[in-house]
Order: sequence, then structure tokens, then C-alpha cells
Amino acid sequence: MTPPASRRERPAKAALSRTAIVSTALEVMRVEGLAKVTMRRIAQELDTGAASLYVYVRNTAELHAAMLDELLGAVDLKPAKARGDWRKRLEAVLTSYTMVLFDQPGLAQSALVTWPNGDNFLNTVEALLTILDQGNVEPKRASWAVDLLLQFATTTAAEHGTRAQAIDGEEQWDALVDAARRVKPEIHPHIAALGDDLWSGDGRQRLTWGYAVLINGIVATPRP
Amino acid sequence: MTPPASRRERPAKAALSRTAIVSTALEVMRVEGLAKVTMRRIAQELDTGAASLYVYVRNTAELHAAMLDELLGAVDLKPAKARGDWRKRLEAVLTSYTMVLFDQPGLAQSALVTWPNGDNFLNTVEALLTILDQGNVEPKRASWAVDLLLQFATTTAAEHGTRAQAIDGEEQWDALVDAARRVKPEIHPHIAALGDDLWSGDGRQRLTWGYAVLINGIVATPRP
DNA sequence: ACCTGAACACCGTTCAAGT
DNA sequence: ACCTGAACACCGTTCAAGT
Repeated sequence: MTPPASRRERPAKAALSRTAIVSTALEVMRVEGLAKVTMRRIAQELDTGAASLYVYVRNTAELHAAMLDELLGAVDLKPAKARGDWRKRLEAVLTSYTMVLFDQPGLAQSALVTWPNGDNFLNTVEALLTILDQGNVEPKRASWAVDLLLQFATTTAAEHGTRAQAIDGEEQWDALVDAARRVKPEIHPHIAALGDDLWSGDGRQRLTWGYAVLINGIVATPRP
Repeated sequence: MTPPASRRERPAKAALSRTAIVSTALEVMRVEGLAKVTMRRIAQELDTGAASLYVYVRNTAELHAAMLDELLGAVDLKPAKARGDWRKRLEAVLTSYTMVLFDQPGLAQSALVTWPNGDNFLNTVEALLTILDQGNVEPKRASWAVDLLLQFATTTAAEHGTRAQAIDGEEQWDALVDAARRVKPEIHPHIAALGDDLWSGDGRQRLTWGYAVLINGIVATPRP
């Protein structure tokens, strides 16, 4: 006698756990995008009901934060242990962080409201503080600086990241560029004079310039 | 003979229009929060079906952008026409912008992905460009600077704004502060040394410092 | 062109009941 | 303690049919 079909269709049902939930969520995100990462969908993937997930995660926001922390394991923190120009090394870590988030702008967007608090995030913060210390930025100023730098890096990923709803975002971006083009020079002379230079241009160069602005500003601005 | 009840219960049904939709949406948001601003709910308020709204707005993202633009009418742009220290005046406009968004962090969050493109937004951009010009920042640099300044102001509102899901956000914030407190000094010495100073502190002071960092950085960093 | 009802294909979260 | 099915109270968007 064969076992019931349900016993043969899948491998033995894995035990539910926070780790299993987060890694399943990341898998679904990688394949189908963040929009498909819903409690019901993750539950389905784990062969259970959505209600069961609430034993391990408080809500969707917490799940997103846990996913992001997992992703942050890929950030290259080696520059914190290297030698050489601290500004370059700071920029290198931030660029790595931004690139990791760039493929998942939706996750970056949610991180602005709910920051992760896992090991990978803490390691990133520690690395940034280490480099700022090497640059002789006093600790109290460095603490605010990290916040500012991470905010900029995260927002940039959320804003310009590729993927998923980016198709929709592209349309809205064009609408903004169009609006700037149609502006009347009598009413908005500065916008009209800048033309396409206002909202377009190489994203990578803007990012590099943004880091430089922040680092120069941090060095030049003591905490009150 | 009295008219049918349905004819007496409400004032004569107003004609549908983009303006009516946006102002109804703002009304619902003010009273019940952004989470309640759904296509179905706005339609109900306007005595019609959700499908009818799609004649005037492409989707939810566009509705949010239109709402935000309307809100931006409250930003104080007078400093652009005043005299005195351009840095102070730039900060004044940005502070006003941030305060307008502060009550609606959810709208600020969505603005990062879909910027508004209406008159009030364009007026704000024009005002910022005007002040930067008065500060002798060259136009090309000013164009990138505006992007950076608005991004910072908007993100700050999205992150630290009050209201609605802020209750939930508060919990997650505490979780982050807790995580920083529990850190092992051997592994994360810089985080441990900073203690509560890392994630806490007066939001207003951090905001002012952030503006100063950006302005100093912009002045010090030419465009490549 | 504008408007509509109905349908499609979903959501997050809670809770009583089970093990 | 963990897990579940079912229920509650919703979503955005499309489309054929009407005016």
C-alpha cells in the first residue's frame, strides 16, 4: 500500500522557526519581488496557515526588518580593518550597503520606518563608527553622522533602486521631468534655466557627490 | 409627496473631479489617518464606486503625490524673497517643509518613491534654487543640492513623523535602542561606548545639525 | 467621455479550539 | 507552547455594460 499522496508530494515538513520564515520570505522576494512576500504566501510555502507565523514574528514590519538584516550580511565591512584614506574607506562601506539594498528598493523603503536590529546591522554600524573614529571624528558627532549616512544610503536605494514597482516609478519620474520642462520661465526661472539637469543625470555620480557632501559636512560641522 | 429618502439624506451629489477626489482624500487623512485613505473609502465618501476614481487618477501612488502637492501649499516660501543670511533662510524653508510633512509620515514615505509634480512642489523647488543662487552656489551644483536637501527633509519626516502607525514604529524604535544597549563591548566597542547616545537625543537638534552638515557640505563640494 | 456594479484575486490579523 | 481553520474586515484594479 502506498502512503497517502500528501505524504509523497513534498519533503518532510520542516519545523517552523523564525529562521525558516525569514529565509523563505527572502526566497520568495528574490524570485517574485517584495510585493509577493505576504504572510499568507509565506505560510503557504511553509505548508501551514498564516496564523502560525505570528508565533515567530510580531507583524509584517518586523518580518521586513528581519529580512533586511539577513541581506546586510552581504555588506563588505573589510574596509573598516584596512588602512589608507578613511574617507575612501567610509565611502566604500556605504557604497556596498547601498548596492545590497539597490535590488530591493521596497525593503529599503520600509527600513526607513523600521530599522533592523540584528547582528548584521549592528556590525555595519560598528564598522562605520570605527572608520569615523580613524578619521578623528569625535564619538558624539560620529553617532549622529552614522544616522545621517545610513539614512542617505537607504533613501537612495529606496528612491532609485531597480525592480518590481520600478516600472510604475519610471512613469512617475517621467511625469516629474516633464513637469519641469513645461514650466514657465516667468514663474519658475531657476527651474526653467536648469532644464533637464534638475532631475536627470548619472545616478552613480550623484551618489558619489552625495557621500562627499555628507563627509565634508560632517567634518566641518561640530555637534551643538 | 416627499422625495425618496435617498434624495434627502445628502446634499446634491457633487460632480466628480480630480480636485474633489484629492480634497476628500485629504479630509479622510486628516480625520482618520493615511491608512484609511483607500480608493474604496474615498469613493464611498463621494457616493460612488471605486472604479469611477480611475477616470481621474491613475493609481494610488498618483493620488498620494497629488495629496502631498496640495499639502505643500502650506510651506512658507517667504524667506526666498527676504534678505539676510542665505543659510538661515534656506534652513527656514526646509524646516517649514519638514514640519508640513511631519504630521503625515506615511505620505512623506510614499513621496520618496513618487515625487509630486504640481505647482506647490515646483514653487518649493524654485524657492530653494533662488536661495542657493543668492548664496552663490552655481546652478548645476544647486540642482543636485536641492535633490539632496529635499531627500533629507522628506526622509526625516517619514522616519520620525508622528501619528498613525507611529505607535507601531515606537515599539520598533525601542527594540533598536534595546539592541544597542545589549551589545557586547568586546564585539561592538564603539556602539557599546556610545550607549544611548547613538539612537536617542533631541530630534530637533539632530535636524538642525543635519541641515548644517548638508549646507556646509554643499558649499565645500563642487560637482564633478 | 464618463460612470457603474460586479468580479477577480487577493490582503493582515485575531481567536477559539485543538494538540 | 505551538499550531490551526475559519472568520472578520477589508484591499487595488479591471472590465463589460450602460448613459
